[in-house]
Amino acid sequence: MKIIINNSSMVPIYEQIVDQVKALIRRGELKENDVLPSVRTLSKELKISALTVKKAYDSLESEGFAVTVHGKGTYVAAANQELLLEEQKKELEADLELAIQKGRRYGISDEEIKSLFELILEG
Amino acid sequence: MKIIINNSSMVPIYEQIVDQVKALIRRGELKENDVLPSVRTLSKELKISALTVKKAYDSLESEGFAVTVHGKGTYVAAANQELLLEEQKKELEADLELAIQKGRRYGISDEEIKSLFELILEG
Amino acid sequence: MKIIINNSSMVPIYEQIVDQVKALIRRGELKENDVLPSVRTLSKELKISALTVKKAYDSLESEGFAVTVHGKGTYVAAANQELLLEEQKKELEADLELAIQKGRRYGISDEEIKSLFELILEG
Amino acid sequence: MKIIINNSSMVPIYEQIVDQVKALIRRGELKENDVLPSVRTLSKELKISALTVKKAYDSLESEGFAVTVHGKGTYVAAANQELLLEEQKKELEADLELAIQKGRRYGISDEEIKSLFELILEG
DNA sequence: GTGGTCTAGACCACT
DNA sequence: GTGGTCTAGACCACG
Repeated sequence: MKIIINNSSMVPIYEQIVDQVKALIRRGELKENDVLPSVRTLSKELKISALTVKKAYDSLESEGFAVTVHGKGTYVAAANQELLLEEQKKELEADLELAIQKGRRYGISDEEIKSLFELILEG
Repeated sequence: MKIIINNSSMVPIYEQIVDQVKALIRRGELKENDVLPSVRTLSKELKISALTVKKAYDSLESEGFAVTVHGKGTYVAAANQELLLEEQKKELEADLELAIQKGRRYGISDEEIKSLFELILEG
Repeated sequence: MKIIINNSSMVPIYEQIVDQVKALIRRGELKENDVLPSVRTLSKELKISALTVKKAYDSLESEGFAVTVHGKGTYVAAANQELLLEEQKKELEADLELAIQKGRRYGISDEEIKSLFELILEG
Repeated sequence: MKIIINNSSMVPIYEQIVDQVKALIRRGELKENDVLPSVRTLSKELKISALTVKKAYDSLESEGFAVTVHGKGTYVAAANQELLLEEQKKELEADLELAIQKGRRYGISDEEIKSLFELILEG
């Protein structure tokens, strides 16, 4: 499983894992009942703490994207693509909202924020 | 001085103060040599700890936007407004770009991202 | 790590820590990527508040002598010896300037101050 | 009475007054039983708080260089001028020695320290 | 375990 | 009155 960790990123490691597993599921590279790498295997592969991988898997499970079976492993749950899409949209929404709030705190007008956004989107 | 604190935000209170003071300076509502509210006054006004306000003022001072005189108060320093605006825009730009990239990784179309953005901006 | 705190000194505790860590780095007793004691550990060792240690580490970080990684610890930054030397020269400069100003306030002539200085330097 | 206040100096204002009054006494510009300006007069002249002048006079009195008579004013006390000069020189000497020692601890050569000193003295 | 933020209040120095 | 420092402890996020 191709997971790339960016240690210098501001994004927490466990969140990077969660995001990328979700992306793999949504792109069909991980399907229902596929087995995720064991916590220990992935932690060694990524050279991070097993606790961090565990936290990522817990997060995936609590969101309904994975199911852990004691003594067996963690499996990809029934792919609810609609759920996943909604979840991803909400995430994007939150990011955009944070950015907009910051711009407003900086005293930048909504018009300026919008034109900046469009510039980036088109660029 | 109008400072609005959002306690449920993930952004630290002291950073919210820093951001908003910078915005006030940039918009010309705070000018060189103006006195900022005393640490105690602002802390009572915002119903937060004096130390939190102090931390914000320390940050402003270390970035060159304020000057503190012992026993007298904290004053707005001569500021390079253009530089300030550029820095803030770059920060906002980076945030927006990260959000857009995440949306695209999730397979959300640019049109959808844009309409989501506009919804938030107007809402 | 040998840090000695003088509680009766006029120099703030956090500044004493900053100064001594810088000295350790410059003397090579602390090298790049070395881990500084955790905030809690050092605070217990020195019998001071954790916040005071934190303030010292924040200061070191803002000056570029340390890098903090959330959940992991605080590390000695890439040894920028030039930066350190400059910083130390500025400190010395400030001390000398204060002494000269005091001499002048005392009505001692620049010539006398200079000869006094040379006497001490040679002695 | 010529007193010059440097607001941007790190030295407290009351200490600047104390130092300069001592210098005036030592140079004979202020003699035994001369009257010092009233607290209110000097505070207006220097555009500082009367409390600050009061603190300076209190300090001079506690060191034996002035005597305050209720309802009359503050007078210059009988002073041992030679002793005063010696004390002041020793104080300056101690400050210079501390600065030099710090420079040497930092590995700065005596030549560099000396040229730094002369630069400040001339500047 | 680590650091990050915040509180409520204390004491001190300077004006 | 002002800022400067420090405490003892809380709660959270990250590994």
